[in-house]
Amino acid sequence: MSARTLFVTTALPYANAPFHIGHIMEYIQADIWVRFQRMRGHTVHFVGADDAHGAPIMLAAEKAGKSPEAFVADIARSRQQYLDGFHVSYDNWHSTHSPENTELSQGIYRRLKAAGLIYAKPVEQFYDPVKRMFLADRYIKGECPNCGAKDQYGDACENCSTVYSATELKHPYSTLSGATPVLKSSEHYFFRLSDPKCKAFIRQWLETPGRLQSQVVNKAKEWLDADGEKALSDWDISRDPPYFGIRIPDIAEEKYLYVWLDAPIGYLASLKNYCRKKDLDFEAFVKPGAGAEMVHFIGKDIIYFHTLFWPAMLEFSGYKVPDHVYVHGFITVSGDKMSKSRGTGISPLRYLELGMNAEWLRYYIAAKLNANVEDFDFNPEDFVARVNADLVGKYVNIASRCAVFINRKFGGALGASQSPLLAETQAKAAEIAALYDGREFGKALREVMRLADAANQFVDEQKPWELAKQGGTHQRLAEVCSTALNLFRLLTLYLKPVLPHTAAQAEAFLDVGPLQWTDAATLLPAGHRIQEYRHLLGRVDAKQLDRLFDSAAGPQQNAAKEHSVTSINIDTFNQLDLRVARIARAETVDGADKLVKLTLDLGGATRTVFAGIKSAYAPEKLEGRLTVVVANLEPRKMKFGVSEGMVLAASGEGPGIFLVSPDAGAEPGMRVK
RNA sequence: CGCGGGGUGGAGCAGUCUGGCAGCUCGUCGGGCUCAUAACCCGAAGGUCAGAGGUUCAAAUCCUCUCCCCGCAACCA
Repeated sequence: MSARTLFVTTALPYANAPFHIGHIMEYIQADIWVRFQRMRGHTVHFVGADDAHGAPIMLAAEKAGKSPEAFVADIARSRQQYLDGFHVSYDNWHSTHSPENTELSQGIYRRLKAAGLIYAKPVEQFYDPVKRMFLADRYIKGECPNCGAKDQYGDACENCSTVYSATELKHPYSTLSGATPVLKSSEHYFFRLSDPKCKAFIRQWLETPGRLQSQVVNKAKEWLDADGEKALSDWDISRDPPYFGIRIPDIAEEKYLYVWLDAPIGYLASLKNYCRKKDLDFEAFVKPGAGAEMVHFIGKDIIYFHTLFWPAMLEFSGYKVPDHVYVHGFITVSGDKMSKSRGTGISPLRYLELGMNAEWLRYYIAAKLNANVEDFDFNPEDFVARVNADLVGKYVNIASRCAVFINRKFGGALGASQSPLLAETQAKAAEIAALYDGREFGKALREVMRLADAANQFVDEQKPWELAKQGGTHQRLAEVCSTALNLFRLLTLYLKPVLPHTAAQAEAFLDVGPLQWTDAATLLPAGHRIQEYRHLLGRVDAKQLDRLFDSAAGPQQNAAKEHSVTSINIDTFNQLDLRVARIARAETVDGADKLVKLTLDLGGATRTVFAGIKSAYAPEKLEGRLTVVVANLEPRKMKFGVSEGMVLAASGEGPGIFLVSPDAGAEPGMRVK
C-alpha cells in the first residue's frame, strides 16, 4: 500500500446561521473518513471555510445592523466550539471573504475569459426601486397567474402547483420592501457551460469509473443530457450592486461574481491559506495531474454545482479537477425532515451544553451511514439503545470486566494471550478497512460489534471470576484476561476513527502509543503493563434526550433574545398587520396534542387559525373573548388544515401560555400599532 | 410517464448487484451468571419481505404493473 496524499473538504456552510445537525453530520462523516486515512499512514489535509458572500448575507447583516464583514466574522467566531466539541479534525478553517479567495476567484475568472468561455449579454430582471437592487425570484411574491392565489413565490404556485416565471405574477411585490418591482435591464456575464468542449469534458469527468456514486452520475447526466427548455444552459455568474462579494476584474462597471462561483473556490482558498501557514507548496496540490487527490464531501442538494460547474471551472482555468465528490443524504428526526424554521431537529450546541458525549453522536451517525445517497433517521429511542448497548454494554464492558483481575492480581502485568478468536479478530482488519475506505461505516461497525459479541462470549465461557476463586488456575486467569484485553485493544483500533477521544483514553489505559492500522497485526505481549482501569464512557440518560428535544424551543428562545437586542425601524414594524379578533369558535382538534382550532372574527372577515395553546386553555373558555392576531402572516399548511394567522400569546421558561387581550372597548378588526 | 431514494416481526436496520433455510440490534417473555457501568451469556415468541401478476425446481432478491412515504427539480447560498 503506497501512501496517498489527500486534500479533503466538506461543503462550505453559509455564514448566516450557526451550524445545525445536518452540518455536523457531514463533518462527522468526513472526519471519520479522514481519521481512518491518517491511521492508514496517508497524509491528509482536511480543510473547511465559511461561505460568506451573497445577497442573503448582505440582507441579514443589514437587518442585524452590522456590516457584512462584521456579521460573518461573528458567525465565524462561533464555529470552533462546534468543531472542537464534536472532535472534527480540520487542519484549517477559513472564509471565502479572504484575500486568497479574491485572488483565486479573479484569477479563475480571467483564465475562463481567456479561454473564450465568458461572454456578456443584457438581462431583464425585476428591480426593487425602494431597495434599489435587483431581486432574485425568492424575493418576489404576487398572485398566481393561474388560480389567483395570493402571496405566491416567483417560481411556482403552492396552491395549484403551476410553474411560471416571476414576470408572469399578477400584482408582484418585493418581499424586501413591499414595493412594486419594475423590469430593468442590466449587463450580465455568463459562463459558457453549454459549449461543446465543456459538455464533452463534464461527460468524460462524470464517466470516469470510481469517481462518483452511480446515483450521482445518473442525476448529473440527466441535467447534462436534458433537451428543450431544460437543456443545460449557460450560467449567469454576475450580480449587480449592492452585493456582498468579489468584484469582477478588468471591467469599469461595478459588478460582482455570483456567490456560487466563488464559494467552491473557497476550498482552494482555505488550502492556500493553510499551505502558507505550513510552508507547503500550494501549486503542487492544484496543478493538473497533481498527485494529491482532491475529495469533496457534500449533501445531495448541491450535486448540481459540484458535478457540473465546479469541475468545468477548474478544468478550463488550468487546475486539477476533483478526484471524488462523495454525496450523502439528509438526516431526519423521528421521521420529519429537520427544519430550522420549524424549530424541530436537534441543536448541536444544545447537545454539547447538556454535557452529552460527542462520541455518542459520532457513533450513532456512523452506525447509520452508508455509501449511498440516502436519508437516515435520528430516532431518540434508537439512539439510547444503540449507544448504550453497543458502546457501553459490548465494547467498553470487555475492558471493564477483565482489567480488575489484571490490576488486582497481577500488578497490571499481562499474561500470555491465546485464543483462535485473536487471529479471527486480527484477520478482520483488511475487511473493516475496506468498509471505512468505501464509506460503509454502518457495515464496518456491525462487523466490529460482531467481534465485540464474540469477545464477551469468550469471557463468559472462560469464567475468569471462577478461575480467580480456585487455587492453581492463576496462570489461566491471566491468559483469559490478557486475551480479552488484547481483543479490546483491537476493537479500540477498529473504532478509533469514530471514537477518537475514547480511543485515546483506552490507549492511555493500555499504555500504548497512538494506534495505527498496521498495529492490528500485533498483540500486547506477556509482561506488558497496563494502567488502572477507569470508566471510559458513560451511558446515555434518556432524560438528557428529553431535554434535548424539549429545548427544540431553546434555540428559538435564544433567537428571540438576540432579536430583542436587534433594533428594527418603524417601517419594519409597520409591515406587521396586527388586528383585534374575536374568537367566534374554538374547537379541539382530533389527534392534535397541542392545537386548538380557532375561528376568528376580524370585523367582517373570518379566519381559521390553529394555535398551540391547548395546554393552557379549554376551548369553550376561549369563545367570545378578544385577542390580537397577526393578520398578514403567510398561511401555513399544517397536518390538520391551513392556519391563516397567528394569535399572540406570552410564554416564558416555565409552563404556562398567556393569551394577549386588548383593553375594554376594542372592536374586532381594529388595527394594533 | 420529470429524477433519485425508500417500503423486510413492536422500533431501527442488514440482506437485493451475484435467486438457495428471512437475519442483526433494541424491545417483550423465560432461564443463567454475578467479573463488569441495571452489564454480560443462553433460549423463546413475534414477519403473507407494501400489493398484484410473471420467470424459475426455487423469488425479499430477476421482469412487468400498481399503491404509499421522503428528497430533489439549475436561473433559490
